[in-house]
Amino acid sequence: MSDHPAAALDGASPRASAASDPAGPSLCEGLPPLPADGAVCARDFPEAHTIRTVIARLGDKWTLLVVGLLGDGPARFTELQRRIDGISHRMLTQTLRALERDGLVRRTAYPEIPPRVEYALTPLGRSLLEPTLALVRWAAEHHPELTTARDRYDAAHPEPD
Amino acid sequence: MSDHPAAALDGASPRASAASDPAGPSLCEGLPPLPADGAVCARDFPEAHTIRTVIARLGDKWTLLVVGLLGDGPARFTELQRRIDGISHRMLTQTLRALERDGLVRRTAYPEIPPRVEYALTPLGRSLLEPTLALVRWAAEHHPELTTARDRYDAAHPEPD
DNA sequence: CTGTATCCTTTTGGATACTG
DNA sequence: CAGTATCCAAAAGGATACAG
Repeated sequence: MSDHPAAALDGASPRASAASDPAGPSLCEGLPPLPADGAVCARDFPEAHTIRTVIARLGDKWTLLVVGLLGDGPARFTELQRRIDGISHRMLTQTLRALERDGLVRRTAYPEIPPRVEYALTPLGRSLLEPTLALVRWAAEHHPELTTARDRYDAAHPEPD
Repeated sequence: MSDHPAAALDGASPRASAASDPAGPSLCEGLPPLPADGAVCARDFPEAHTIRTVIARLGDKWTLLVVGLLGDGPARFTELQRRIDGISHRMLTQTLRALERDGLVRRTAYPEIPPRVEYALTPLGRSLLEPTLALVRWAAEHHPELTTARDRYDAAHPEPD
């Protein structure tokens, strides 16, 4: 699991893309020149594995919600469970373990009875907060459009009974 | 599936949070005042459903890669399949359908023989590109740290044989 | 309170064959 | 070339019981 570190995506050496340039640098910037066969970018998509590793961590059902909540400050296990509607005991544990393993969350257990455990974002975890919140903001802003589009699509594509 | 539109997360009326304030506005900004029992924010996390809807779309195995590639310009089915290493025919179809349904991708079929179909991001899809790329950039930048943390954790927590 | 283990259901996704 | 349908294996995730 040792890809190239931070190759590409870093800025510098932009290349004209086939379409408009809406969000600044593309996914593929900084890659070696293309074989000039008209392909736009990223033949074999070297960052794909890196991206998928991260997305796999972030993209599960609960991770982003946990990170988002911890962004407001440290919290205990039960506190998190109470706030995240519908999460099961097992999934919260599992999510927190994975985040801890990846160095995004720090777990602090106080040797008391009954036990008390606090979870908090690490600096690395906090650095994730920014792109996460950007996505959350996008979600909040555009959710109505998604719903509308969905309804329209479903109306136009009735499933054959 | 009709939540409140863009409630919260919009800026204005910040509230002191229990910890530092790393990434600007928190997940919970703009919510009605808390019951003052020491809780930090977002009792029942009303955005949770909205967030999960979006995360569910973005968080699957291939969506972000497809969106990222389409960010470089329109592409045909086979082109996408060739570029995204490991994606199956079925999954690419399914991913594109879901994106089309949500209004993020526009599908254009040319009535030729053999058939030619082009996929392109809609304006809404392009608006997603920005937060997406932010996340991708984060992934590229911090992947090494994740790997390191992971190795360290695994070394410290040998699984019981 | 926090965490682990077990069981079982649902979902995801790959392989493949077939259609226009 | 693009798309659909079927079948099947693997993974995710919920419920529950139990332990420190």
